[in-house]
Amino acid sequence: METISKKFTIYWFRKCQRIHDNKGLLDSSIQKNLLPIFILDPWFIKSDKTGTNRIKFLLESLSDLNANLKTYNSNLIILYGNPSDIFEKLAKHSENLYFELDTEPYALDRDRKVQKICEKEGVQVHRNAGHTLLKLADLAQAGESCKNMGDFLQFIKESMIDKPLEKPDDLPSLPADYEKILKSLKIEYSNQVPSLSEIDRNENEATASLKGGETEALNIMNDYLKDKKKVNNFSKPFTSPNSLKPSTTTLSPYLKFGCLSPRLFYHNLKKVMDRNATQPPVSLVGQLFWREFFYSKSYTVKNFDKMVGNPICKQMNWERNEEIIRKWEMGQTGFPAIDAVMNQLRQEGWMHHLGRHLVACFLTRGHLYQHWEAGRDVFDKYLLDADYALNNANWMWLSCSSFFSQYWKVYSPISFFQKTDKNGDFIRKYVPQLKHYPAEFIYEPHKAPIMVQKRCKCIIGEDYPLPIIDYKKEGAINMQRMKQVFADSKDQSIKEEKKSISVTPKKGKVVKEESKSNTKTIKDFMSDKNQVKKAAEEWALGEDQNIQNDKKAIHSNQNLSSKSRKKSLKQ
DNA sequence: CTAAGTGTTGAGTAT
DNA sequence: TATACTCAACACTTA
Repeated sequence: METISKKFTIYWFRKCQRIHDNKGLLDSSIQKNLLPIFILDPWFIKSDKTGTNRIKFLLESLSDLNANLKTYNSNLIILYGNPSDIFEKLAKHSENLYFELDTEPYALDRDRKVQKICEKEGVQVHRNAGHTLLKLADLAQAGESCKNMGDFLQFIKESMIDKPLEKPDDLPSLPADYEKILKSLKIEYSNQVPSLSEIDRNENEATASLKGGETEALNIMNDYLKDKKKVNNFSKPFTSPNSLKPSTTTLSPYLKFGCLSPRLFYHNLKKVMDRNATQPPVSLVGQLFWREFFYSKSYTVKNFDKMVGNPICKQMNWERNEEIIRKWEMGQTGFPAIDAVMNQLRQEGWMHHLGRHLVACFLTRGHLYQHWEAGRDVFDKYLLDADYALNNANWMWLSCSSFFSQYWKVYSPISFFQKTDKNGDFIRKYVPQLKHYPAEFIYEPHKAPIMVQKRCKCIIGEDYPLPIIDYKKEGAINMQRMKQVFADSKDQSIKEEKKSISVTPKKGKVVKEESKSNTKTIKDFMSDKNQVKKAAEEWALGEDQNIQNDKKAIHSNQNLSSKSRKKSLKQ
């Protein structure tokens, strides 16, 4: 019987790298023998798909978490290995497992395996959702019923967004014999967060300025909220993509790792904003709603990260020219604005949203006509805030594959940045070879007379590349290609409609209605509550049963918790 | 049924 | 320096 009392309660940190608004941590804090862990999964840390800057951000975030846990006389334990392998060993010595749900396909699969292993050993698995504003059932319904942001804004209601939870008052200290047990199980562990070099990363590649961690996240947020005017007037399209100091909050990496709770940010924004504040989708709350909308789509759309087999993605004949893609990645296109943004990406792991637009449009439909998946992979490698839902959604948006279809609106690699940075200071910073160029030539340095190039100590074609394409020519060609793609897919959909009618000519009308009901609008959903329920059930049937059970459990779980919170508020 | 309006963030030119 | 118009014209909703 003595062994039973020694069993662990595990809180498994993954994306929810914070003390505040963390339901699982709060719940686990009343258990005995609490072991807070983070697993350094080779899938993430050893993958050449993950850049060093993001690893650096993660380690900083974990160090901050560890420091916070130490103020409770607890400690973060780092485990090394594949989560399934670890839980195969650890489950026998555990009583409870707490973690926050993650809707990414990799995570859903990983967690399903871990849960199976744990349940076999009689471990109680407690899952909570705190990575999005909405509860998972609402998120799923939004994903099913909302085609665009307009739909989503009608769908989301303030009452759906729970208030953030306080951090725990106390945490139990570590189980006395945890080291002995981990050793006997042959689980590689450390009670310190490793350095980059300890996990075989080159420290010289860690060049990003943003520092990970909950403390940093709260500081940045609180600083930003102090300027009420700035918060109230925030309008995304009018923020500058190429100011030397970021014109937006830079909170995205903190939301990605869960250093900051989106619900805390949301409710804090609400406190600061007044009646005259800008509104979604352009306001700061709007930015959280974009995140939410894309999460809802990524949760419900199959093959969201691919063109083929993705029902919302336009099928196009993209090219994959490795040489062109690598030049774009490494800032070697000969277009200073493009190269500056790509250099900023590799150096800082962060770019302004519109900088991302510029280079993504250029790579895909605008000029180079390369596959959006190739660009997505490059962003996924270098971005601190790389996020399955947002990255894929935005690449589909910019390439006119989904959500957006006005393909004739193309960003100019020359003039778009000139509007907000005539002198080219941003270029001078991120393409330093060009720093002596006069403003007149800085966006098109190959046009500078050779005398000017010599004087500026940067010969184009030697010290900085010539433009890899004639952008006006290629832009015109691509415009025609896009026109053709859209015309073809229009033909296709008309053909399909005719086909479906001709199969059942007498029931043409019925067929039409049926096809309409397949693409339910938000209004249909809102107008009839039973229909909402029915649709949710229909959706549930088509889903993997395991995931579905997750969602149901979470929904009822959260309902309960919000009720009990209200109760405790009354008392 | 048609026309007009809307969609987070276009460019180039004229006034 | 700011605003309006034109370019060429998708997908979808509303009047």
